[in-house]
This record gives sequence, structure tokens and C-alpha cells, in this order.
Amino acid sequence: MEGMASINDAANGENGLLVMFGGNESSGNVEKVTLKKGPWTTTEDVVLIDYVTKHGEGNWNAVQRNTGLNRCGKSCRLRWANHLRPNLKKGAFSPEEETVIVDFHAQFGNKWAKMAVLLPGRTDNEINNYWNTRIKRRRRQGIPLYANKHDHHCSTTPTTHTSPSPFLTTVRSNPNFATNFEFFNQNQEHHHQYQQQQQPLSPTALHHSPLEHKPFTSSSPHTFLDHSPLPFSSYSTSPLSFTFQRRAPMLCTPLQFKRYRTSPSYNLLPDPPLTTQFPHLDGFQFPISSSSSQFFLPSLLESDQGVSSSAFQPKLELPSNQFYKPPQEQDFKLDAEFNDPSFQTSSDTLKDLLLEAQALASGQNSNKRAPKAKEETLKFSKVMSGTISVPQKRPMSKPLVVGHDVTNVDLVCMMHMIGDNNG
DNA sequence: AATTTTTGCAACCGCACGGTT
DNA sequence: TAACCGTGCGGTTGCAAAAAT
Repeated sequence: MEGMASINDAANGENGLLVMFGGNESSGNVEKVTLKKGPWTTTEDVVLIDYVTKHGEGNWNAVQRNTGLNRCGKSCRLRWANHLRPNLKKGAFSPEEETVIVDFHAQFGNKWAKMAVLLPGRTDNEINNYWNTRIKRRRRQGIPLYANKHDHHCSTTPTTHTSPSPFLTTVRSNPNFATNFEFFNQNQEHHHQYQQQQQPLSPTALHHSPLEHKPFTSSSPHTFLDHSPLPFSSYSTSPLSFTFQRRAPMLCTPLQFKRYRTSPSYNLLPDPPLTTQFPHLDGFQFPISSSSSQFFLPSLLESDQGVSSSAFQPKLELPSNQFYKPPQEQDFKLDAEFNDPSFQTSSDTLKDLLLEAQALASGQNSNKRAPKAKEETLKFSKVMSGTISVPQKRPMSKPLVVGHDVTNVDLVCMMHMIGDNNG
């Protein structure tokens, strides 16, 4: 295909798939716009963060038009929502969160986005992944999806509505809870289905997988489920009851590095830094209009390990179509650390990276082909390890996760600083 | 140590919905 | 009112890393 060579040489063509589609037709010429697919690189992240910092969320298709970032709007939105926006909470779900998910799912089904609203810092994608994993695990073990070690308590009074978990009670006490659940009050097909189907369950029914009652078809991994909704917290006062073939996931500790949770070195990992080494960033706020921030529950989050409470300051709330006033230049004043010789030495590669990002943002193509995402991430990780105190042992695929993407924020900030320095 | 299997997750796709033209 | 556009949601897939053999 003609043009592919230039595509591959383009700064945005490090790896992943490039999709071409017909652009605007003007004067008879069809502009071929190439969109990249696949994993995001740090360079792209920087561009996107910088754009959102300046213009706010929303208008995602404009990102591609205005930054030269060859990603479709949907991809940008997804990347931002799931990985780049501040206050994201990484790591394994806490037992309380799991309880909320299980209870919610029992009541309303696969409403990941709504669950994400109840779990600040969590994304619908994350919850979806969690649920799919749970399904697989429990199916493999023949454990009912909703049942746990307290089943034998529930089995005696299976349809009794027990008290919600403390966490859920807290969530429900939030004034926004009722508003948020108008959706469900208006559309409770699951609930109605439950009302219609609700019959006294036999004690054994609660001890056996729905697989035993409903045929499983391979067309969907979900079809084996018994979708009969259950009352909140009827079954899951503790989600940790089932047995694991492998070690159970650590549910309370910050699992930034889940892959290492069972490795001997896991416990040797230093605590993730709670703040950056760029003090001016501690008060840095992105423009936020994501739905999850509307139900922000600092009291719940601050108790979480590995999450900086400073990262959960009240955020500016803007509708998705309203633009956020960009931070003033003085907000990104050069820090003394930037003039530190050791910092400058270790930031050479970072500077290259950022300059590349700037070139990309300004619509220029980098001369040299960018490294693959993995390599770039490693490079980035190496650089950052010298400038920001991050755990030294960190999987290459998880270089940026420290409560929230502090390092990405740092990147943007430093990009501004470099800009200041150059200009 | 090498290979295979399993797991977890990032990112994509298709569809739906609401607003605008 | 139909077409278009931007956005959001849920389901699915592909792959890297971890675990098992």
C-alpha cells in the first residue's frame, strides 16, 4: 500500500496497527488520514495529557485534529478515562469494593459504568475486567457466582434482605446516590424480573453453580450465569470465601504490581510515593468532568493505601463540552530540581522524549522512528527512576502506576518546563 | 532452564443515544 | 425529520507477564 512507508516512519507509527480511512475531500484530493491502533506510547500520553490540560475533556475528535496525535477520538477518550485522568485508583479491588460490585451486579446486572460511579477511581473497564475474571475463576472452580462462605447462613432465609455492607451503606448515604440511581428506579427490568422470578430457593440451590441448573453455551462466557437478580448483600458479606487454586489475590494491599504479588520480591518493594518530587504538582488539578468525580468520596479513598490523599482534592467540575481554563504559565515554573545537575543528566532521554512529543504535538514527524511502546516505557522508566522515587522493581508494563499517574503528570509539567526553558 | 499454560488487562469494536444541523 | 456527529457503554479480543510443568 502506497504511503505505508511514510506511515511507518511517522512519529506516530511506532507500533500497533495503522488504519487508513478517507478523510475530507477537498479539491478532488482525498486526504488519507492514518489512525494508529494498539498500545499507547508515553509520547502519545504526553500529548494527550497536555491537550486535555489545556482544553479540558470532551471534543475528543479535536485531539486528533489539533495535536497530530493519530488516534481516533474514541481511543483518546478511553485512554484518558481509563489511564491518564487523575485520581485513578489502581491495584486490586478491596473487599469493600468487591462487595459493592457483587451486590450491584446481583441487583442490576452488567452496569459497569454505574458501578464505576459508585467506586471513585475505578473505571467501568476495570470493573468489567474484574467481573470477567471472577466469572472465569468461579466457573472453573464450580462456585456459584454470588455465593460465599456465608451461604449457609443465607440458605436458611435465602430471600431475606440483609443489611448492606458498611461500605455500601456509606455509598448509599451519599446524597448523590439517590440521584444516580434514578436510572435504576426508572428502569428496573432486572428488578422486575427478579420480582417475577423470586421464589424460595432451596438450600442446595445456593450451594451449587448455576451451571448445574442452566446449560452453558460457549457463545458467551456469561451465558452460564444465573441472571436472576439478588437483593443487595444477600450473599456477599464477604467476597473472600472461595478457595483459590492459586494464592488468593491480596485484596487490601496496594497492588500496583499485581504480577509480582506472589514473587519473593513483592514485599520488598518500597511503598509507592505518596507525592511527587515536584512539590508544585501536589496541588495540580486536571479539569475533570468525568462522571466518577461527581460522586467523589474522599473519606473512603483516603483510607486506601497507596493513594495520596492530596490527589483527591476537590476537583473543578465542568460539563464535558465546557473548556477548562488552562493553567497559567507560572503554575509550571521551573523547579530548583530541574536545575540540579543530576536531574539534568538523567533527564536527557526524557528531554528527547518530550521534544519528540512536542514535535508530534506541533504536527511534525520525528526523524527517527520511535521505539516500540515497551522499549519506550522501559526507557521512560529508567529515566524516571533517577528523578522520581518510584519502586525500582517495576514491571515494564506498569511503569506509571503510583496511585494515580503521577509520573505522567510530571511529564507534562516537565514538558512545560522545557518549553519555558527553550523559549 | 526451557517450554507451555494460564491469567490479567489494555484497547478495540459495534451499537445506542442525544444533540445539532 | 432525517442525517450527521460526538460520546458513552458493554462485550470481546489479543497479548504480555506470571505461573505451572
